[in-house]
Amino acid sequence: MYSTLYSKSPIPRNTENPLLYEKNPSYDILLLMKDTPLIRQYNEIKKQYPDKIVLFRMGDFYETFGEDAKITSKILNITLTKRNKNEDQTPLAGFPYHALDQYVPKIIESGKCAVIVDQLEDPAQAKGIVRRGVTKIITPGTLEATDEQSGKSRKIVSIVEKKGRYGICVVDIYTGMLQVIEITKNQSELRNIIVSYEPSEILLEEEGSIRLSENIPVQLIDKSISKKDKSEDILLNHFKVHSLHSLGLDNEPVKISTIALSLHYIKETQQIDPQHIKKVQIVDQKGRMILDESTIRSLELIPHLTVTNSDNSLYSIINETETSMGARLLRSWLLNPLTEKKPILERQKRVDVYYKDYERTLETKKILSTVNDIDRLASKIGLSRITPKEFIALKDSIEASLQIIENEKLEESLDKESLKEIVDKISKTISKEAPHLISEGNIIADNYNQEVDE
DNA sequence: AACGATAGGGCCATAA
DNA sequence: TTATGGCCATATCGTT
Repeated sequence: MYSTLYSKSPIPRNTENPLLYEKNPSYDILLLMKDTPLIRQYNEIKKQYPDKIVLFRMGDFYETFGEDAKITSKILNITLTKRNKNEDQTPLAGFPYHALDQYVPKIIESGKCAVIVDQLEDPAQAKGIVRRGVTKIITPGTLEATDEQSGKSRKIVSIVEKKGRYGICVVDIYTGMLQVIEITKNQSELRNIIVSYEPSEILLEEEGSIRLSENIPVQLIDKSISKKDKSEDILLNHFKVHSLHSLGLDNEPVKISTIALSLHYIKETQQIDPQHIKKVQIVDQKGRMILDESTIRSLELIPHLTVTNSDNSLYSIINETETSMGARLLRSWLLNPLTEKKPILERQKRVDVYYKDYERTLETKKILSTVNDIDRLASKIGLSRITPKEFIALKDSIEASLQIIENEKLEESLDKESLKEIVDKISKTISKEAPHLISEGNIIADNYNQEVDE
């Protein structure tokens, strides 16, 4: 079985598309020539990802071989070597596993994607060589942002063209947000929407008709995924519903295809079912303005990369947000201004309350400053990548949010009771001083389980 | 501050 | 035939 993340056609593929993120080198220089059990295992995986860097876990090291080794040694500035002093051995470059997080972003920055291959069984019990497999694929849109600045999150945008219409699906895998938009076929409007979302990565159907000229990485997805039956299956399965009606997606083939593309890609790259993506937000064009790129630029709404460090954008000037959730919200409010009177007045009314009562503003800010990125922490549960310490941070953040809701007497359509339940459950289960690493122990709270206490 | 052992896989050469 | 020791990327720790 081939991965559906790249073309099965002879490589290099789709050369007339100038946007192609990576050009595939040809097969023969990719696969390693020697024939040992390990090389066979490696080639089996490598041939599925000819255009990506395969980081192959060998004991305490992630190693790259062959062409990959030549590339990584350059972009990571590490030594290119060979297994033995023997001439004519396969090139090798590697780093210890604990340094993964510092090298992967460099790979992404250089325009490559990284395929993480881990050991899948206990080496002690393995007969022959240990079983290995892909556990994660890191791409521009799935890299966990290290720089939290300006509330910018990494978004993946997929685009499908069908029957003279464009479907656009925007996903942020670290907050679990999924939005879908459908417009009539219009290149410049498509462009404006893409730019306004600032995607880190764009997904297109393989052999599709869409041509873009933005300087944004593109991944081509197997065209079978966006076919009618397949895409409907993907949605029904993912959202665990019996009909598309309950998602508000009756008779919406364009939206469905686009969403399927995104869900499929996330599943493939994360090697996990993205359960934290729970709902589809259908964004209609009414009620919000789509600003084009030059407007955003000339109004200086948000900071953009310039040679100078001057940043006089509206966002930077009015940004008094305390949390990254707030920063994200402010950013999206600026980029997609309201157009209808009623919601505008409601928003102003709320701002006015804080404007007139500064004491109250300070108090709320103080509480908010203790709140972590709840969206992101919650998503980490969905991705099975939360640490004990983060559980505690999540609990504290929810508690603080409940405090604010109480203070402000906000009558949001929030289920406060179940939130309190979650807080209660976490504090009963996980110890207050829970460490970052599971291996450090001291995770389970006292009095939760007698056997563990002892 | 500079060095050295160490980490854990698999391959290969050499020895028993 | 099987057992053993050297090798090989870098970060981190412990010792001078």
